[in-house]
Amino acid sequence: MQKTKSRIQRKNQAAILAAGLEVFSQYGFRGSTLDQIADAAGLSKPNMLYYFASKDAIYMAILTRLLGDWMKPVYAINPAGDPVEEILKYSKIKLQMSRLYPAESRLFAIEIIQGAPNIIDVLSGELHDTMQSLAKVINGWVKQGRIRPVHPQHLFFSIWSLTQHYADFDKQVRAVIGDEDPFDGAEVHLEDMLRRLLSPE
Amino acid sequence: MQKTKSRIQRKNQAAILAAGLEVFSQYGFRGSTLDQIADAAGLSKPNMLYYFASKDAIYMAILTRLLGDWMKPVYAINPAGDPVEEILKYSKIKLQMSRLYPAESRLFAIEIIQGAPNIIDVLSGELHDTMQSLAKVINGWVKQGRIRPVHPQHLFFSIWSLTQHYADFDKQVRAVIGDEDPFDGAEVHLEDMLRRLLSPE
DNA sequence: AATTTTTTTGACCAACTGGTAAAATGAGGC
DNA sequence: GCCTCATTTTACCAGTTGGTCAAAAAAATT
Repeated sequence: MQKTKSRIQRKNQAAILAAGLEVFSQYGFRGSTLDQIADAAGLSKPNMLYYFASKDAIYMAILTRLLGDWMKPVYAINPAGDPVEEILKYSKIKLQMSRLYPAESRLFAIEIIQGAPNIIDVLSGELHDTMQSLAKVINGWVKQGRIRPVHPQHLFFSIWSLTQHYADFDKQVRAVIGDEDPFDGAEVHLEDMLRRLLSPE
Repeated sequence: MQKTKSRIQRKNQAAILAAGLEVFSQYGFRGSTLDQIADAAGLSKPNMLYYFASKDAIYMAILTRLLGDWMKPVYAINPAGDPVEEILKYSKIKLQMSRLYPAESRLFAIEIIQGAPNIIDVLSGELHDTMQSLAKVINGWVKQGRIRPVHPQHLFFSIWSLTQHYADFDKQVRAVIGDEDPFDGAEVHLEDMLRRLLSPE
């Protein structure tokens, strides 16, 4: 039971997690093989299994880190801030995450599409509760007349789905719009849509 | 080379396609096995391969049918109709498809997330062209002042992403909102959002 | 330099994978 | 009832899969 990891340990574990993210996000858990991940990590398969006990262990390590990153921006929403600007700030962070970390977004998507077998407790526990209290904040803003009446949860579904769409459906998005970078237009459209939806009068 | 399929053929092929849809939409192509599909179809594996030459053949048959169903509503948009109502009509059809055929939506999503290896030509061919001419229609409506200025492609990304979200991320959606049916709230929210986004003044 | 500990390798395995071949069974037309 | 053709089953196979084990090679410690 050592707590101080050696340089080699840190380097190899990081390589494995990065490789696993790439592979799992492309083929899902069952469609990915340890050989693929080991190759991508530049290690032999037994060597990789020296750092993680099993395929499951690699997957769960990646997924756990992912979930934390995904939840963090939600907590950064400030109930005391300006409603429209807070929601816009959050949305733009999400869009940036899609732009910078598309593999993370895709892995998350595949996990949920396939029934979220490994994270269903987090979803109906921590996420549910967090969204519950966030809904109260939103409803408070509505009552104060600071934003138009919206269903808080469905509002966030709009934000999540659209921002993640640019990462998850990247291939389709680029096929449809051609050469130009999707994210510039995406940000303009996202802001326009949310301002129209939320701004009072 | 027979063109008239027997009753048994029709029944078994339909069973295989239905079973394949369920399995592929849950595990993706590489994560699904012929045994799983055969089990779900109520056939033995060799028996199944008597109707479809290979795993690929089953997958492609399903995917092809899917693509057709997915594209059809786009063609039903009437350039001579009322702009907001036409777009709303289309959006509601898409939402209904998510509600009634979630497995189809999920399979489509997995295929694209994993790089759309089998349908990339359709996306950058037929879909691209269709969206190109649809964009002209939308831009025409904008110029006539019948809807607010919007980026046509990003408008449709919003519609696609949100409607499919309710099928693909069903587990997350239900975890967040609890017991109530998501689709009722979804339709209200979708209509509200699009009307705000599109309605002039 | 010797020793201990960590890291890496190569050889291996049982279970599962997509797919095949041939024989057995079934159904419909005569 | 017989024949033909469509359908189904049984037995099988070669390649891949997640994972193990003991030995070898590197590092770190003394």
